[in-house]
Amino acid sequence: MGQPTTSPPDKQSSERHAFVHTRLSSDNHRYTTGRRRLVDALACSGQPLTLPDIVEIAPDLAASSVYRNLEVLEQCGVVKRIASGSGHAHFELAEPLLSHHHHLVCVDCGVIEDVRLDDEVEEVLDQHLSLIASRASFKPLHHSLDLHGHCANCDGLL
Amino acid sequence: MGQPTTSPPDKQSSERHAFVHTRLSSDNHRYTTGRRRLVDALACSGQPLTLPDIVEIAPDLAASSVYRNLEVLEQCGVVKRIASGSGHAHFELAEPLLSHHHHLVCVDCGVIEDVRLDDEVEEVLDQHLSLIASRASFKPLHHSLDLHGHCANCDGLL
DNA sequence: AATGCAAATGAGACTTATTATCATTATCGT
DNA sequence: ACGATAATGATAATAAGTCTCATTTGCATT
Repeated sequence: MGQPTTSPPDKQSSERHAFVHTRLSSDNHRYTTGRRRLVDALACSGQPLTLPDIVEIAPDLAASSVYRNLEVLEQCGVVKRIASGSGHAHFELAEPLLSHHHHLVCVDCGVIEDVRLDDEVEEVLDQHLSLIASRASFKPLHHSLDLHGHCANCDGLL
Repeated sequence: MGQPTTSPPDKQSSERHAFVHTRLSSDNHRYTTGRRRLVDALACSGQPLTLPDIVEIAPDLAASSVYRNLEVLEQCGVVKRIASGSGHAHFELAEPLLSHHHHLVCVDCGVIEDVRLDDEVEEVLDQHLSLIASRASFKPLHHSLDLHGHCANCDGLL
């Protein structure tokens, strides 16, 4: 049980909203009630959400506005998009709001769960990726590591 | 310069076709000339391709057939799909045909380049991922690790 | 080498997820 | 409170990929 990492914990609600507000205003965007509710929806659910997930949690949000706002928030570094190959994309809060983590992706039902690596492993990985990037004259921004397989729920059913 | 890994090299053409043929027939599929040309296109290009890339390389292939065949080949474990979030998905030969590797994804132009980790790092990562999966009662199939950033080409232009 | 039959093909219709449009409404600095 | 401007939401439009179905091909068996 217990945390497998010593990474900092996720931000609390007020701190989170303050952070998002800063990010948005610095790019001349407004932190409207709709955007607040969107951020709340992403924050309260522990896992990445699809558009249908979001409008189910917050039915007063218009789908077109949610898509537009996810894009704005993504550009401001508040939201991260996770491409799932087929079906809806998943969205979650970005790194400053959610500590660095990776994903368990169920190939059966598509659900995505967040997991964290031990800091030691993460560090080895980071250093090696930097080396590889420099060898290819590639300027790295961030990495993503997903484990694909059968989630506990689907594994029992199949 | 030299290989940063001791992994086995990619298969040669005849061996590759034999392998694909076996995989397809064992699932009652035929290895038609169209499928052969598709596999050749993926093999000759050193990097993952989109549908437009493929039909440009092999203009005699019908887009609908290519999509259908990519799906069949994916299910047979011959092709791997790389979801890119926006725009076209990328496709490459799967692991038995192309040795285990990861991707440098350019956030500017979308091009994807294959890279290999040192075996030592890959092993540390694999072991840790197995541990994490078992803690979540998750049955892992494979992992994907992508480094996102600016490729050498785009970095100069921006 | 011909036969038969199931699988594959290809052109285009269709679906689905997402993005653009635009008149109306809300937000924020003054 | 005011005014400029950004955001909203219903709907139209687009883009990527999937489905349909009449025709063709591949392959196992004569």
